[in-house]
This record gives sequence, structure tokens and C-alpha cells, in this order.
Amino acid sequence: MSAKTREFAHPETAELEMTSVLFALSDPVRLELVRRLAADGSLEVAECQPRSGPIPKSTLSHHLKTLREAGVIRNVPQGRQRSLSLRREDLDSRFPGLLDAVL
Amino acid sequence: MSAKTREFAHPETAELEMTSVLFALSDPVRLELVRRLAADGSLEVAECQPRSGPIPKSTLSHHLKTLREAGVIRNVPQGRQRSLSLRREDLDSRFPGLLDAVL
DNA sequence: GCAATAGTTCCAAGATTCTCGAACTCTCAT
DNA sequence: ATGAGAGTTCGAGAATCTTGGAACTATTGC
Repeated sequence: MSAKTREFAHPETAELEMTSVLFALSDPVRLELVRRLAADGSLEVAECQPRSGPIPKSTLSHHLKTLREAGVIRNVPQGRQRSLSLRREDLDSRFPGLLDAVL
Repeated sequence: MSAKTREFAHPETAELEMTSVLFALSDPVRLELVRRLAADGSLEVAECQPRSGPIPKSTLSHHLKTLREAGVIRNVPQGRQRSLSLRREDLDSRFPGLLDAVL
């Protein structure tokens, strides 16, 4: 079935707000994750555990949601897992230089 | 008198933390203020009222504190008022490109 | 000295955010 | 189908932020 693939709503590039992006990046766990994504290209959720020590899945999921709703990352279903990636081009086009400065 | 001029403690450049800076900038009122400071050079507190409408002095003062403690602005006494300015060089040296991307 | 001005600090209430267990949804394998 | 694996969503309590009035401090002018 094509089906109700658990696709998430991601904000349009034009709708990204600077304050929301900055807020999403202002948390150590989230910032580390974004940097990891920038380096590794794409990750699945299980690989997103912070170095500082493992956190519960639900907590991690909450951080992913914050990043996704701010438009920082993309979260697409891939089989039974999910593929996370940085919305680098979108961010670069909307806020030139911001990502580079943060990474 | 040299005196107990109400000098504030400002964090050293080397101690600035990226997450704190991003958080400080993630509020609309504070971000607007930082942009104004970048354009105007320096302001006194009374001139920092947001365009959206005046806010109580205590609320404004709280935002100034957040920015100051994150190391984004400098707040020095100047007679009976205070002079606010952006710590542009400090920020540029610690987080190159960040300020430019945000302004 | 006294009053006025410029801001900060204090404190309490309200609003967000964070954290995490438990329940739930999908998808793949048997 | 049944079960297991990967993540999300729900709900509640803790922690943090935000707001704003009232009191306080410091400086200038009369």
C-alpha cells in the first residue's frame, strides 16, 4: 500500500523564522545533534544519542520535534526507521551564513 | 569619586557559550534590540523599547540582563543612565560569522 | 538636602519547556 | 497472524522563562 506513511509536516523554507531556529539550536543536546548531522549527512534516530550519555527515546523524540518544527532538520520514514537530515540548503538560502557560523 | 559605580559583571570573551548566545538571540524583543544596537552603535535603555509597543521597564531590564549575561551586550553606567552596546568584536572573535548571519 | 530621573532588583503569578514512563503506530520477519 | 523493533505521542510533574508591579539605588539639578 502506498498508505498513510507516517510523513511529517515540515515548514516551508519561506516560513522559517529566525527566532525559532535560534531557539532550536540553543540547547546543547540539539546543537550537538545538528553538528553530527552536518558531518555525517544523515542518521537514524537511534544514532542520535548524545555523547554525554543515553537519554530516553521519548526525550530524544521531543528534541527532534523541536528541530523539525523549527525547520532545522528533516525527518522522513525509511522502512521501519527514520532518516534524519539537516535542511542545509533551505537554511542557507533563508539565513545565509548562519549554519556555517554555528557548525 | 571613583566610587561604587554600578558596574556590571560581564563574562570574558573566552567564556562565552554558543548555546547561551543563541538562546539570548532567540527572543523577538531581544533580537530586535541587538539589531538596533548593531545599526545605531549604542543606546541608552529608554531607547530600547520595541517597535511593537512599549513594555514595562522591569521586563526590558530582564531582557537586557539575559543579553548581558550571555555576553551579547555590554551595559555600562554613564551618568544617571546606562550605555548599551553590542560586544561585536568579542562575538566575532569567539563565533566568527554568527553575528553577521543574524543581523 | 530634596525631588526627579534612569534603571535595577525583588517577588509572585502565569506560560513554556524539559524529562520520562507508558501506551500506541508502523513495518519487517517468521 | 504474531511478535519484535523503531519511533512517536500522551500525560504529568519538575524546572525554567517571562511579565510586571513595587520597592530600591544611584545620579543630576535646584
